[in-house]
Amino acid sequence: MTDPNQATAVAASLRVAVADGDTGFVQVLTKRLDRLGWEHRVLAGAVPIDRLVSMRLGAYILDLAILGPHAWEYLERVTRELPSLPLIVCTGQSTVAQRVRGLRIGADDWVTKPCHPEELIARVEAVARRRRQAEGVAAAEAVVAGEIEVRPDQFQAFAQGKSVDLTRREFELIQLLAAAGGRVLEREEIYQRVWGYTMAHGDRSVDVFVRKLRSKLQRASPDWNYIHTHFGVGYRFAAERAGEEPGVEDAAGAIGAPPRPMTSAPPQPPESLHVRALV
Amino acid sequence: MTDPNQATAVAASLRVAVADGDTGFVQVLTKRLDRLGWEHRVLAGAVPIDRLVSMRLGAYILDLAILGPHAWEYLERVTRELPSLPLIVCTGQSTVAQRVRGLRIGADDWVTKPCHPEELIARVEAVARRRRQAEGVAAAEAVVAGEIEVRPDQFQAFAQGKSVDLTRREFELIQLLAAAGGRVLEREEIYQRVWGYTMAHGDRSVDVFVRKLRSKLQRASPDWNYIHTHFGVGYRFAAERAGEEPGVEDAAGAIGAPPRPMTSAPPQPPESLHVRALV
DNA sequence: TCCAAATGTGAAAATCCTGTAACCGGACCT
DNA sequence: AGGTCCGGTTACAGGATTTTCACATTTGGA
Repeated sequence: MTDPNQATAVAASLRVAVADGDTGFVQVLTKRLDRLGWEHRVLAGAVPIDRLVSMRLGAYILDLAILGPHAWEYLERVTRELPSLPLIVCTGQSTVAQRVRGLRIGADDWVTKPCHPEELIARVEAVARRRRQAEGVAAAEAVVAGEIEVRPDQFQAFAQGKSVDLTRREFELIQLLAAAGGRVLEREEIYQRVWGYTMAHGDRSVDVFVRKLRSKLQRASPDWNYIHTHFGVGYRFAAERAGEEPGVEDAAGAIGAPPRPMTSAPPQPPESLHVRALV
Repeated sequence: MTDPNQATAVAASLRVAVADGDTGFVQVLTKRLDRLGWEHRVLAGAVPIDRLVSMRLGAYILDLAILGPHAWEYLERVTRELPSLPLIVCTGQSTVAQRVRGLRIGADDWVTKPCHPEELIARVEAVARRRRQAEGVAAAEAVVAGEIEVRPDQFQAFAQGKSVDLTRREFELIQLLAAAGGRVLEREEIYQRVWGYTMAHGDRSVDVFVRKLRSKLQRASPDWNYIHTHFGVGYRFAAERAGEEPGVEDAAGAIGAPPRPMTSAPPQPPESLHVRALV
């Protein structure tokens, strides 16, 4: 759940799943989670990936011990298919080699019990914070391109003040594309960032939603083209007047995110991030 | 199958700074970092934020102990001003309360010594992985040679701002060649890295694509030659004015090149290959 | 100089990719 | 129960791209 307003809130609410056999620990932990107001769910064992997907988790706390012999395999599957899901492994004794292996495979943290639940929670928060930063940084600012304005605070796009009536997925898609600052995004990446898990081979969802988006954008802003196909690659968002040549925007990318010295979030222009139309 | 991607996305090189008083530990650690090919820098104590910024770090490993009495304050300043900088705190003994405090303040991980350097590195990687996911793979850099600019973010090459209209394979090919910095690449290697699997005996694909590329480059930039045949070996990419003798140039080491303030297309030193930071 | 191997060239054939529309099932509301 | 909205799946057709192939041309060495 992406709540752009939570950016500064101390402990934004998270939906977590806990798969751990240590009932005592789980009990203490869930009590704390309740107090924090986090939704949580205790799982008995390895849960199929698609079940995880449907839970729309904000974090997954996993004890390898309850997974039986296929623990590593399962761990790998989860991190491969849901790379954006914050995953904290929580075990009893473990060796350095095991921890390194787990982290390399893709776990975000590895906590060894006995462990204070508060620390576990703090670690979950730390990981979730990073992920939120991923999705959120640019997410809070509106992006304007051509006649279209994408407003994350409304979960909606507007053309000259009028809503384009995008559904949730459609909005997430245009939001991702628009925030990419003119970069070409591959289908895989789009799928992963909008749908949250890895795209199955042959899945056409992205194409279909691009079509829906295009059709709505067309209706709302007829003389502009916004979503450009890059054959064999993916899509790129850029406002272009219909029937005009794509003149090369300054390579630096007139569009989109300002250069980032890779360190802190750059001071954002107060109001809206302005995307220059190619003219 | 669909994605003959670069199998090279292993452990991307990171630039890290270590601020730790335990010289023994630091020594072991830096040795490992060297072996991994990570740039690193050992700091004697608290470094001012702006110095940190200018280092363009990929991660910061920090021992609170060497910070003296203002450790927490410093930690807080760092996480507040550089929220996107992966920060791993690394201390001797510590209490749960301290760890929770550190993590809440914004540290990404907290490692207690004694600790195996490999685990520390794995944790750094884990955090960096999350951050990278955030920024997308946008780190890709453009390569400029002669009149041609190869832009990974667009999956396309440009000649004086105009797209050369390369297909995906063509782009991957020129991208590989251009990034090779003037080295001659054998067909086998080219095929392997672009197509993703081993070249069957007698396969002419590489030749055919080189031809397509040449033809498009010719059309886009008539007075330059870019792809040179090395009989019996393979191909080499280098911008040469038509009718001019080669002359050996330095092969612009791309990686880790210091940040280059970027404006628009810089006047290219002809003949040489140089890498430009993509904004 | 001549030959065999290596490379360039052009075009047909085979594949792959995308736009499009129709369909299905679940969630939600009336 | 019926209707609507939405997300997701599938099938198909046209077009773009990749692969293959036959033949021309060049190269390096005998």
